[in-house]
Amino acid sequence: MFSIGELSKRTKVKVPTIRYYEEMGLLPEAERTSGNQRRYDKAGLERLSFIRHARDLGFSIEAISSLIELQEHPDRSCEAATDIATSQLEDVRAKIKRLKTLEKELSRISKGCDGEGVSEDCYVLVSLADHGLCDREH
Amino acid sequence: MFSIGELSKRTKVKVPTIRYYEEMGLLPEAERTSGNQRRYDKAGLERLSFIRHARDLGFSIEAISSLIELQEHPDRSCEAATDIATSQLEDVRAKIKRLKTLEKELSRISKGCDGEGVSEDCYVLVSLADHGLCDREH
DNA sequence: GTAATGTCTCTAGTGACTAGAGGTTCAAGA
DNA sequence: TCTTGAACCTCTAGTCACTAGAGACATTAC
Repeated sequence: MFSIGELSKRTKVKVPTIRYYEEMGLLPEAERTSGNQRRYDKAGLERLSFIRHARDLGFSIEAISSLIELQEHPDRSCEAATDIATSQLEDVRAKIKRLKTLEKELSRISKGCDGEGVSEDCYVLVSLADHGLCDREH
Repeated sequence: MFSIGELSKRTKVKVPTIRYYEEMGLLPEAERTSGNQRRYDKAGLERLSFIRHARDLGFSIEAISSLIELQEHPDRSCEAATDIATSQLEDVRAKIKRLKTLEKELSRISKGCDGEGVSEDCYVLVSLADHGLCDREH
C-alpha cells in the first residue's frame, strides 16, 4: 500500500489530478488510513496508468469512463470500445487536417513580413484585416 | 449604424460572443441607442472581422489584443506582430506533430480489434492498459 | 519530541465561449 | 396609435480538464 504522492511519482500524474479523477468517478474511492489519507495498491496503479495512457491519446474523461466500464465486464461485447477508439481517431485526423490548412495560411502570412517595417505596412496585420487576401478557406 | 444582431449576421460571430469580446477589451465599448442597445458602424464591422479571422487562425484573445494595439499605432515597428504570427505558426506545427504521433498509435490500436469479440480480449482495452505495447513514445 | 514534508478539504481560477433567466426595447403591421 | 413578437439587455452559472492556493491535520525521519 502506498500514498497518493507515491502513486503520483509512479504514474507521473499530479496529486490534485488523481483526486480529481476520483471525484469524477474514474478511480474508485481510495481506502484510507486512520488519519484519512488515501492508500493505493497495484490495482489502483494499473487503473491510473490506463487512464493516463488514454488521456495521453486524447480520449475524454467521458470516453475513458465508458472504456473502464467495459473493462470491468470482460464478458461484454467490445464494440463500444472499438467505436470510441475509431471516433477518437477520426477526431484526431480532422484536427490534423484543419491544422495543416492553418499552417499553410500562417506560413504564407508570416513570410509576407520580415518585421523590419512599420505596422501600417505589415503584411501580417493587413492580411488579418482582409480575409480576401487568403489563399483558401480556413 | 446597425444592431448587434446585424453585425452578428455579417461577421458570423454569435451575439453573446460579440458581447464577450467587448468585455475582454477586444472591441471598444459600443455606442448605445437611447434604449441602451448597442449600435455599430463600418469600423466596428472591420474590427470584428479582423478578430474573427485571427481566431479562425487560432490566435489567442491575448495575442489578438496585442495585434490590435499595433494596428492602432501605424507608425510603430511591426516586429511584435511578426513574432506573434511566427510563434503561432510554431504552435500549430508542434500540435500537428503531436497529433500525427497520436494518429499512428490510435490507428494501430484501432486496427487491432474488429469489435466483434468480447471486451476481455479487446486489443483496444489491452493496449490502453499496457503502455509497453505501444510502438513509440507519445 | 520536534521539524519537515506530505496530505486533507474547500474554493476559485484558467480560456473562450455557451446557456438560460428575467426583464426591456424596437420595428412592423392592424 | 396600439399591439405583438422578435431582438436586445444584464447577470449568473456551466463547459472541460485540470491548476493554484489557503489553512488545517498526518506521517516520517531524526
